[in-house]
Amino acid sequence: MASTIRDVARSAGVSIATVSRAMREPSIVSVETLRRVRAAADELDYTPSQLGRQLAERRHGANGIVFPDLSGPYYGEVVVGYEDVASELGRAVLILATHGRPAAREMITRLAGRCDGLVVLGHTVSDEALLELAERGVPLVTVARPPVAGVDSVAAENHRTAFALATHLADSGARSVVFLGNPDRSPDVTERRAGLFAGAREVGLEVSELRVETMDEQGGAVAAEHLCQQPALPDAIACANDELALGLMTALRERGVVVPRDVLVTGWDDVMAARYAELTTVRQPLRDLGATAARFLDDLIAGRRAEPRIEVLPTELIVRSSSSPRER
Amino acid sequence: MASTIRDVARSAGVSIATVSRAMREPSIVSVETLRRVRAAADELDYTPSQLGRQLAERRHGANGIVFPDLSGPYYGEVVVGYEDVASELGRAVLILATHGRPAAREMITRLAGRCDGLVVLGHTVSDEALLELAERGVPLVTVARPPVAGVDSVAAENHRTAFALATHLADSGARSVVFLGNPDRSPDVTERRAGLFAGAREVGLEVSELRVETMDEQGGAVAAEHLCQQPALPDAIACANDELALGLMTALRERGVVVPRDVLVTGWDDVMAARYAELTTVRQPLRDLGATAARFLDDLIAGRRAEPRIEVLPTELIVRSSSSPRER
DNA sequence: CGGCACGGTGTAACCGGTTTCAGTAACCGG
DNA sequence: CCGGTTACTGAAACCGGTTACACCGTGCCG
Repeated sequence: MASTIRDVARSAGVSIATVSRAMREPSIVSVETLRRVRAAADELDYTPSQLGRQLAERRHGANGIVFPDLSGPYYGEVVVGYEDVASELGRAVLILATHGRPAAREMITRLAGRCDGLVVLGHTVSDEALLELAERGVPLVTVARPPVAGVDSVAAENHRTAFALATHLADSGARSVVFLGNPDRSPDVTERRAGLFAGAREVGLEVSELRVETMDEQGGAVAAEHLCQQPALPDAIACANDELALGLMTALRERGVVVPRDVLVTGWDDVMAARYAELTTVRQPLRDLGATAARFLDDLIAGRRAEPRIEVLPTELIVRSSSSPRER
Repeated sequence: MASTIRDVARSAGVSIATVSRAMREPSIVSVETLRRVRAAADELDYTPSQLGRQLAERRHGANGIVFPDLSGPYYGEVVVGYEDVASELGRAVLILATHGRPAAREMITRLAGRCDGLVVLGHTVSDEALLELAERGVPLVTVARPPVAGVDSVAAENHRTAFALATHLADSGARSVVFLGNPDRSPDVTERRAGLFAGAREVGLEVSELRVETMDEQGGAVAAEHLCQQPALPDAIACANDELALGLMTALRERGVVVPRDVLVTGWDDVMAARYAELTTVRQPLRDLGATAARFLDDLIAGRRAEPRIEVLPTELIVRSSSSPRER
């Protein structure tokens, strides 16, 4: 059994208050007392119990972060950016992956009981659940989901870059484009879709939509099959994320469709595989998203902020050969 | 301010002991009392403080996991496999990324004070530090690092599959192979190297080694430059991980070297990009590593195990065109 | 020389739960 | 009608820290 503050106090011949003071603010005890307490603490190799401390201070010294998954390359980067800043600020980081489970709400509530505040990423839990937490006074920051009233939010730019993407496709010779994705799966997707549609309309690009069940490589393959059964392919396919685009391109190739000759393809996220597949895509400042969220949360916890903040970080169109200009 | 057990007790006209019992074991209080306590708890919307509970029960109900980073595709998967099982078991998960920081040791010690046990991945902290924790009675499981005396360990098979990889390369017509990696960076790499060397010797493959500073795409590019300056390329290059191999292949291509015609290349990990680059590699059961570690740790914490266990999960050679047989 | 400020310390009341132990009332069999 | 279970409940001790407050001695000032 580890030794407690009372053991140290007894052994040093002082009161527990003095031990506590010696541990947390050495300058306010006399040098002689400090020496004795230090010696006793070393002797018993005493480490203050985090639990005792947390209870007395009424704070956990920990932040939570909630995300749907960690499989893709996406959330891992955000989490690492977050962890980096949080641990810099001396706080522990609790994680929770919801995996689209319906029990997510209770899991998050439980998590909230273990930390001083939390960051919620993407498609994990309802706005309603977040509002309830906010109402209970839990400091909250959302990342990559549309702002919830009164809650701090950090996101990557979607609309404008999707708009630019439409322009780029038109410049590359496309006359028609299909947006591939599932807007129900994530609010980001909804924004990308809206941006693309707006841009397409602006430059006179014919635009339509194809919904997929899953936003992974499998979904891309299914879409490829569907598109190949149509009388004609569109000029371009703008996918809601890279995994879709990669699965789509692989399946198209197997059917003899050559990208970009027969159809232009774009993704979103700039995952590592996109470089190797020469996929045009959009890069997001993933670590920055996490880091910014961590700083926002810290401000909230410390009570340094009243007005809710909304931050949108810029994204960047990365043009590769999957969308290079078509010959007429 | 949230309400406490005493508020509920007062409002329900019972003692705090009864409230506690009603919350955790409803069957042992009378139906009438239960009803009153429930009503009061609802009314005040009372949630038992995790901190109070933890202090009284002398357990955190949380596990820690320590890893070097989360950037690559590697650790993210392990962490997610771990989180999945741990949260299934009703425990919270604390993460800590060391990023090769020298302060890692203190960070881990602090982390250990906030949880009931921890899992340590790969190249994060010295064996000595782990032994000290183990001695202090912290339940410990290591993943992907060589077993430390008395500590549970889970790892993926390296030696045998690396041996098989050497055989495969010889079968594909290679007469010489270079192992590319940095054995100091990770114990896994050391084992892969040893397995490859053993296999190469067995099948009469000439084998040598090229060390790189960093085990990422950049490192692969540097290696490509170095190799191209030699009088002749080896027949095959076995890289310690996929990122190295991918960087290497890209840089080789830029120099007009064609894979697999001019040289065979293999990686290790089977990251997503490896599929798109048609890279021969070795797949590891990443989620299983995490999940197994979580179960081991749970057994340790529950005191169900005395003898330290060492588990080695099988890996699988994935042959793609980057190592397909050369024509003579 | 009296009073005051101040550095240093101890006592005890918290923080919010769990759990032991003892006590009471209802119920049972003899 | 009595002794012994049985079912429930409450008082109080505990988990391991922090901190408000009181206290004491010393040095300084008027």
